[in-house]
Amino acid sequence: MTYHHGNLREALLEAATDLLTTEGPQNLSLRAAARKAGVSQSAPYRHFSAKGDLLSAVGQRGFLRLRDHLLACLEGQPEHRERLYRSGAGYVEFAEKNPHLFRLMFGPLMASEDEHEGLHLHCRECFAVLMEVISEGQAAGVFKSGNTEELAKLTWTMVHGIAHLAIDNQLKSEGYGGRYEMLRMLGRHLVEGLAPRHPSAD
Amino acid sequence: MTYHHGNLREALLEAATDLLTTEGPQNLSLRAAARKAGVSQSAPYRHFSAKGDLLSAVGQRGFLRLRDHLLACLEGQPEHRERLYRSGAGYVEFAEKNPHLFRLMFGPLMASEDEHEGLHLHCRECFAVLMEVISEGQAAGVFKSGNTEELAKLTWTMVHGIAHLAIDNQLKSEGYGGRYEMLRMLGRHLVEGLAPRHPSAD
DNA sequence: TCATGAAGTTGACGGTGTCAACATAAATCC
DNA sequence: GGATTTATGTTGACACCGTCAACTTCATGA
Repeated sequence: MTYHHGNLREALLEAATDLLTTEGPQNLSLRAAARKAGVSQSAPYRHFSAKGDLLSAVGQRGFLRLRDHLLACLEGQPEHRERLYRSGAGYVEFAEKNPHLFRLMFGPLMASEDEHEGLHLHCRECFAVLMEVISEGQAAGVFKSGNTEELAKLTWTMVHGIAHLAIDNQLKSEGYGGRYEMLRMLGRHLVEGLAPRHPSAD
Repeated sequence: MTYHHGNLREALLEAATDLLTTEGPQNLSLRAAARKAGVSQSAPYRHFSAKGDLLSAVGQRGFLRLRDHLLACLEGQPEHRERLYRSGAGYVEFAEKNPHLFRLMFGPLMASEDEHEGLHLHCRECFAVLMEVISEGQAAGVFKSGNTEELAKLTWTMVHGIAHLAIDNQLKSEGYGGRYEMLRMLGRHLVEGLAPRHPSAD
């Protein structure tokens, strides 16, 4: 091996993401990531100013993946109500498949306002997907008109709540898949709420 | 000072809670809590089997406080829709006033199913408050009848989503207090959704 | 009175984030 | 092309952390 790794930043991000999903956040250490990348303990500092920087970068990658997943869920689906439902389901699905990553993305890093600004930016790119779904639905007259951002945020909070409670194992009710039952129910409520005043026959 | 502290468990819980709210979770260490309680580094192990145990206990206390806060918000308010709104607002308010604690309560500790079972129990006690608000409203005919638990969970996910996004600084929209505007909007949607089929004049 | 057990201490272990000092490779300039 | 500079790794150290084994103190009750 050469003295210089050549692509250490990427390798560290991958190692950290891997450690996060397999070992959990408790065992995700800078040193472990460095070991996994086959590099010394302080090499990461050439690419990240602190551990939080690495974590933030991992989170940003998470948002990219989330956005891609959402877009994939929408692909080939023209019906607006269905698009809204699918983006919500995709969101929850992502959280359930990557609970540690999801918690990192919306974790304490987010709270520190100015630091880790990149996280907020990438987060908004995911939000933008939802915004567009709703905006298109409004344009088509399927969703009621009005402040698109507000409607999108309303939807977001609901879906986000489901996702969060789902990964906290707080949603399994009587037995049959609580979260998706939940989602469908919420979908009904939401779509009713989003429908224009004189709803077309369903 | 006596050799025996006398009330160390409580002192540690208080110290840990204090450190959590003032210094954040990053700087909340077992040793720091022990120092703050004026006791040696390994004294905590006489009362908690591991750090996670302390954190879990702190979280459980958090749920107790949340429940008390919710009940206080409801006090003296007989109108059912208003009760629902207030419990939601109280929930968000609690999260905003204690963001670190809130994240701890619903954090990775929750994810580990069987361990920290106490957390889930105390969590359900908070949920029970919401359940009762809705159940009473149903009995009075203000909310539509049906599976109370499902309706309560629906409400919970919405409020939880708002709370979480609020402490992630993700909800401030155009300028005027995003989260409460949000809550009021959500309240409208929700109450509309919860109303019986033939709503009484408002 | 004195054994016993609960509660707290000391000292140690390996792990961690971070930094200063050093080493190496690659890129740039004469 | 050779010298210098700059980016990228390494080593060693520091203080802190969670945890444990071994020890000490003190209250209790037979």
